[in-house]
Parts: sequence; structure tokens; C-alpha cells
Amino acid sequence: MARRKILEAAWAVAREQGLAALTLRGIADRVGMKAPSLYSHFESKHAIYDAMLGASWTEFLKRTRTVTLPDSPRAALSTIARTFFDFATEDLARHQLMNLRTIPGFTPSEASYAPAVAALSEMVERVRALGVEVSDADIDLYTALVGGLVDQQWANDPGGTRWARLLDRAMDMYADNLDLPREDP
Amino acid sequence: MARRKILEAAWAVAREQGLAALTLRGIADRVGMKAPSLYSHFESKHAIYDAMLGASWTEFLKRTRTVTLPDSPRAALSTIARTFFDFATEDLARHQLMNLRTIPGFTPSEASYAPAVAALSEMVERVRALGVEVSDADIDLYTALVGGLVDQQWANDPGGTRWARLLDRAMDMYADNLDLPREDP
DNA sequence: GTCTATAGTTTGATAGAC
DNA sequence: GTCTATCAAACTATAGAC
Repeated sequence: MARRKILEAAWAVAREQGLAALTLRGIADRVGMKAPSLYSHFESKHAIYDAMLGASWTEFLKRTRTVTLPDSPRAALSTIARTFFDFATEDLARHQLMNLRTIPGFTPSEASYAPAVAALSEMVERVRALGVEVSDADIDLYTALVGGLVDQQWANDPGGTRWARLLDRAMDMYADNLDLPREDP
Repeated sequence: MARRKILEAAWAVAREQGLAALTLRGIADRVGMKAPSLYSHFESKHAIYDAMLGASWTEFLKRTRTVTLPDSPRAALSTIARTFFDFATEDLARHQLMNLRTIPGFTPSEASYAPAVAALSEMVERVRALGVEVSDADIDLYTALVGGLVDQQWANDPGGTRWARLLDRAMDMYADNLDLPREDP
């Protein structure tokens, strides 16, 4: 399908030159078309961004669903954090699209953002099913902590492990704050 | 001085329309000049960004220097975090400029970035002077935590207090992780 | 120092032939 | 669906008169 090829080309350009450098001509060149032809498949440039965003969150949602959580609440929180951290540090363009507001004038459609909401709420449900009572504030602190590690990793050590190495410690710190029981006494 | 008026106009435009929307015409219009005239005062548009960045970090450095830290290490960490958090949530355009890489092709000059480095290292020194031994990893975790709270605040509750309210708890959590003594037993 | 004029690009988007 | 041709607009930056 043409839509699929166009989106693949868009990802390739975004990865090579940055998300902000994405242009219709650049996409069209790579896919062997002329820029106006893209309008037969997408309503606008923002529609392409939106499709990319929706696909990204859908892929993340899919990945979270394939993850089996450990029974231990402490280990479960760590697994979830690692899943998000790895996904967010795999691809800068994707991270910018999903987690940063880097494109002026672009607001995601409700449909494209839905899997993002689903991914978070499903994870919260699964953690609660393990017997952990988490409040909204607990969740907010968690997202800030994991998101902060991701951002620092990208900003100050892209491709490295300087903040990735801190993830387990951060999760321990967080679990302690929730008064979760320790495995290894 | 003309330079100062231009920078003030640039800030005004950035606050109203976003940092990415900054144009030479927009700045010139506001200051009552024509766009090319700006080149008598700044070498390029990036030079304007750079001057804004330098001024921002210099202002932050100045503010940190006026802050008196409590003797208690735990309270000191909290004070530092609050100082940064407040500064970073006061002005979105400034935050984007200082802490995000939102302008394509713009890299800060060494001179403009120097006060940023100074602010961090001075704070670390002052904390160490209180008797707290902090490693590089400790600092990395700290910056990720505070920066993560700031980003979440801007992204999901701009102008609100949803993550601001979590700052004290986050600092307690962090201080616990450092095994700092509690004040109130 | 400030202006007019303009170069030189690049962009998203549309019209209409095929 | 894809193309050529083009629009209309925006931008940074430079040249040169005053």
C-alpha cells in the first residue's frame, strides 16, 4: 500500500535529519514520487505526523501487552519502566513525536492519542492487580521519574547508558517510597 | 542600548507565539525597526538565540547565588530543587531555550553555556560543603528527577501545580535514597 | 545605524492535464 | 493516482543609498 510506503519514507527522513526537518518533498523523493502526489494519500503534512504518532503509540501499546510482569510489585514496576525507557531511547525522532511537543502547530488527533492513554491505564491496572495501591500522585511521580531519565539520556548522553544504568536504582528508590516489600532482605 | 531593546522584543515575541515562531521581522516590528537593521546588532538569528540563552542561564546563576541554603542537607536539596523548578516553570519559552533542544540547527556557544555549568557545579560544591558526599551518579539521578517533574508540569498541566506539589515528596524520596538523616523523627 | 530593495531558498498546498 | 506547473507565502541574509 502506498500509505505504508510513504510513512516508512517519512520515518527514514525523520531519523536521518530530525523530525523537524521533515518535508513533503523529502518524503516524496525517497518514495519515488512528487510532493503533490502525497495529497492523494494524506490530507496534509500534519496528517502524516498524526499517522506516525498513532502508529508509534500503537506499537508501544502492543509491546506492553506482550510483556509479562513479575509477581513481585517491585520487580513489576522495574519491568514497566525498562519497557518504556528502552522504547523511548530506541529512536529519537519517535521519542520527539511521542513525548515532546516539538512540532509547532501540530496537535495529535484523539484517535492517535488513544493508544497512549490505553497503554498507561492498562499498566496501572496490571500493577493494581498485583495488590499495589497506587494513587494518581504515585503515578505522576512515576512518570516524571522515568520520563526524566529518558530525557537526560537523550540530552546528555545519546546512545550511551549513563542514565539507563540509573533506572534500577531509581525504581528501587521509588518502590521504597511506596513502602513496597523488599525481596532480598 | 539597542541590543537590549531587541532582546526584550525577542522575549516578548517568544512568550506570545512560542520560541520556534521567532522571526527577525517579528522582532523588528515590535522594536520599531526593519528586519535587516537587526544585523547591525547581531550577526545572525542564531546569535540572538545565543544571547537569550546566555542571559537566561546568567540570570539563573545569579538567582542560585542569592539563595541561602539551610544547614540541613535534606532541606538544602529541597531548596535547590525548588529554585530550579520555579525558574523553569516561570517561562515556557525560556525553559525550551535552556533545557530543550527545540531549535533546529542551533547549538549554544561555549560562552553562553558556561553559566549553566557554573550553576550546577557551584550547587554541588555547596551541598558537599554541608557534609553530603554526592557521586556523579547521585547528581545524574537528581537532575533527572527534578527535570522530569518540570517537563511533566509543562506538558500535562501548564500553569498548574500538579507536579509542583510532588516536589517535596520527590526530594524526600531522593534524600532517603541517599540515606540522609531525617529532621523530624 | 537604519533604510529600501531584493536576492535566494524553501515551504505547504492547489489546479488541471493525463 | 500521478504528474507538471505554479501559487502564495515565509524566511534569512546581503547590497548599497542615505
